[in-house]
Amino acid sequence: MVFAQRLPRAFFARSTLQVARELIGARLVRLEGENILAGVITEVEAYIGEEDLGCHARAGWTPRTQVMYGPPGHVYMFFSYGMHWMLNFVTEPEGCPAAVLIRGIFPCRGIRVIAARRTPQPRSSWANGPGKVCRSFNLDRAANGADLCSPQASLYVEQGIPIPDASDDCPWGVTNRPRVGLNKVPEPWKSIPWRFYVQDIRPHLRAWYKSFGERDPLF
DNA sequence: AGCACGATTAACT
DNA sequence: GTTAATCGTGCTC
Repeated sequence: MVFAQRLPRAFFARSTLQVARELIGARLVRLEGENILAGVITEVEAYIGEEDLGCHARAGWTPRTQVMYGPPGHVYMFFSYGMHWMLNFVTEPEGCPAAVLIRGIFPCRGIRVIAARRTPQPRSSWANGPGKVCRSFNLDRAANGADLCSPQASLYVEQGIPIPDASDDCPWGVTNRPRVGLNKVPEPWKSIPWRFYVQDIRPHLRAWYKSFGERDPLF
């Protein structure tokens, strides 16, 4: 049996790009009363500082962005398009407003609970979008400011397995591309490749589960 | 106090 | 490929 290691505050207190890249393959865990929900993080985006015109902190300190100015390892939630909540992890040392947006997860635990919250679709589509992540894990404004690194946290991240960069030899590795949905944001922010994702997590799943001493509930 | 718009999704054609 | 749904936020008046 292998013991999962919670990612400590020092993990989040680093360069946002490094944190974002290393979050791919980590396990997001949500304790919901009797339910334990978890999944592999498969897609993220980095938003870094007031100079990044794609980042909400471009507006400076406001009631909305205050969490990003606080200590790393906390949750920044925001509301988008009038209907979707977005989950972010605060990064960098306190005072530097930056965060990683969690854009995709492959559900691995609490499958039945998550499936019930989603329309009938393949499992790979349950949480393959930032709004879907929050629907699946039942996250909204109540999670804003939560501490991922507190011992009592009901939402936290565990170390998974390292996933290599994509290459000709490894098409299922991690790719970095421009962030999604920043159509009106000026360059270079619009095209800077701060989105990280794996096209398909399934080739990694066996090793991923093994690192936790677990098996996929559906296989 | 009012307004335009968005780090999106699902259900269409 | 197109579009409606829907409301918090930041900016302007």
